[in-house]
Amino acid sequence: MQMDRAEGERKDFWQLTGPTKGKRPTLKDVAAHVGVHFSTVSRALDPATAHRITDEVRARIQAAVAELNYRHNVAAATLRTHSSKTIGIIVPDITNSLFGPIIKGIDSISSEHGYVALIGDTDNNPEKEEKLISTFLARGIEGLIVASALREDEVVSAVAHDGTPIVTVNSHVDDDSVSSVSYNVRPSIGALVKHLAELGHRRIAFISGPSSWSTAEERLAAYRYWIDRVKAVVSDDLIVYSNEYREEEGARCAEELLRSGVPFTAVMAANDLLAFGALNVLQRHGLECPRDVSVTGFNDIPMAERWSPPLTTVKVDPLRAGKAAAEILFADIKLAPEERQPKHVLLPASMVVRHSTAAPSSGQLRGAPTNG
Amino acid sequence: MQMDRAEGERKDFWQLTGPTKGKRPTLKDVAAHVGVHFSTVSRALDPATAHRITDEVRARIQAAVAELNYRHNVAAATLRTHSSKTIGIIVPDITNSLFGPIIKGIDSISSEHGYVALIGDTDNNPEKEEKLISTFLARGIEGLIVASALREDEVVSAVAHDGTPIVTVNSHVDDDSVSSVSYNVRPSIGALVKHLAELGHRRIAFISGPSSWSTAEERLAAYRYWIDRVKAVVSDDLIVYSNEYREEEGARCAEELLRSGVPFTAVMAANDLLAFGALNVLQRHGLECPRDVSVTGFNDIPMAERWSPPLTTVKVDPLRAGKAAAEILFADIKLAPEERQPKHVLLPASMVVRHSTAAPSSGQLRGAPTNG
DNA sequence: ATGAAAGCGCTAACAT
DNA sequence: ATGTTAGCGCTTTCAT
Repeated sequence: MQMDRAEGERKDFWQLTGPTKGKRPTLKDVAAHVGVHFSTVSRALDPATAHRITDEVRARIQAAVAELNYRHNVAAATLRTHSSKTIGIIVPDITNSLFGPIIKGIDSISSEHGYVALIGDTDNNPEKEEKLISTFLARGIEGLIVASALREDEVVSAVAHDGTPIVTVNSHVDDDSVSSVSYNVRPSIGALVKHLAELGHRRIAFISGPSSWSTAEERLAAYRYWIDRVKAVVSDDLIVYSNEYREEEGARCAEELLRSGVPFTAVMAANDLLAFGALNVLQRHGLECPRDVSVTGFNDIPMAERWSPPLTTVKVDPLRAGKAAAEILFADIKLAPEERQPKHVLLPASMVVRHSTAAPSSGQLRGAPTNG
Repeated sequence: MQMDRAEGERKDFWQLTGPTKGKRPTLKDVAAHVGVHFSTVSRALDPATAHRITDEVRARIQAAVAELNYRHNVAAATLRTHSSKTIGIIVPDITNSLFGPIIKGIDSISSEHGYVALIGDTDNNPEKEEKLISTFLARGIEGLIVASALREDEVVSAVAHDGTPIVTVNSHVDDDSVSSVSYNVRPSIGALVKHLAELGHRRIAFISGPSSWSTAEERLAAYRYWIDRVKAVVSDDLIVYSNEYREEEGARCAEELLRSGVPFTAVMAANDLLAFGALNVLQRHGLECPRDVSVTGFNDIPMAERWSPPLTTVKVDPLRAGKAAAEILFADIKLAPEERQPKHVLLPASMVVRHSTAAPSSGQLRGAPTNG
């Protein structure tokens, strides 16, 4: 009987008592049970080396594994191999319907690779992001996907330069050594602007996101580009900045627009939530959409088509974005650090016209001061 | 200079070359840098033991940590302490707007406890659930929250009996030794039934979920209970079973109901998605809601209030459910296995009446065969 | 085909 | 207050 000497001489503080009692079985336990050396068990259990073990021995090992309910201890393997088989996912707000599909996309790819994912929600707070990244790194994640990146995100850049594969999704940092997958916004915003212009709109307001967000910056830039192209009215007075992509902020911005007195016949919002909030305020002020104002959004979240009126917006495919990000990540994980190249994929985004846009009511401009 | 003997004698297969080059610094590295023993560094870095180290030494250690960019190796600590500081979360479909808030609730509590969470999506597939649980366990999770549990979920029961704290959320298993947090459905379904009955409905159909799901079973049971109480028509012909909580299934079930020819003036669906699908089909068949049929849902997902007509349903608080589940879990994690007691919390759920319910159009019953 | 042994990076009991 | 030491459970060379 080749019982291991290390066994049975101590009671662990966390286990009840006695040898191998109340404790998870280890390789040694199954080895003892089968009567082989524990390294043999290790080999038999690793698909890459299993062929080197006699069928008969392997069968007995598998039986013992089942009987003892043995489970691989990944922490120990990680310590030994420096491979944790886990990645990290960080989102700004998991409650936002945009991120569910992104996570699902990532999850589907990473489970194909035998990886699991740690999840973290930053609540749109850069400090939480930093803390999450730091704990994730301590856990030995082999790669990181960040959906909450700011344009200047030092932590994200630091991780990239530290050699941990990282890709931003649905956003990107200015530092283009960090891989990213986002959407091709210029043409889609262009479609929106041209659609509005063809309808006859010349004074098109824009509710932007915070300029520190890449999505906000690029959507605004695209707006500016196309407004000029289309010979509509270019004016900073038509642009107002929200602090977050939330309905409340959309409402606040719409109020601000109305209060400022700038005339406008349409408002483009940097995302759907902002558009919903704006729509509410506009309606509350007696402006009917699309008769009196046209409104557009971005993302085409499920609610957009159910809103009243159904929202003209830009459709995006977050599931696919999540998959694309994960694919880039795993390609990098498999590569030696020095052969990794930053990649930037731009997924298509396409306008979907619904009922929140129409020709402006003959010549009449909105936006006379309503109070103050 | 007290360089450690173990250092500098080998090149790791995974690092580029030379001693301490290209490799993450360890406690030994910072110890060498400061000129103390690595166990001193360990103590200085652990808040629980940091007070035993001289301020001056601790300061130098912290400086070295920053300079070398040292990071705690949780895998090593886990191996040593048997505490991974991670939990697992398993959801049936992260794309469903119900689960974002649940995850956020869990995440908020677990980060308070210094824990991080692994996430897994089962796609409503019990085999995937089993696989996920198994990989999570191998990763040494200290607790598990499952939102995808079936009523008879052997794997979930097995985990519970194996001693890993586990709680089901938004669902529960029949085995009541597994802690759960779900909603108090009986009164809320009661409110719906009474509301419909007061409106004058006597033939109320029910679109159920699969009977293997606890949510489906308890909502159907509540429906049966109250239908009888309220002296409405009790008949199995009024009940139809979906295979999943999806719009398509709601549509299919509504078709089935219409095709069967049973008269009904209202349909209660086991959840909002089912209700939406049913609503669409009913409308497509020329039935106007609420004039010709009343429809109700369950969950009050964000879209419910935007649907046309806005849906009468039952409001539930998934964020709170997530928090409650996590609180139970962490209480258990802190307890010795033998003092853990299963807990079952029922969160309030309340009817919200919107515009999909009204009095039935005078005496006329729906549901004459429409085809086949 | 299998056994022996070393060591991944850490914590904690035990010295001093 | 700090140093010494012994593993945690595993993978992987090196023997046999």
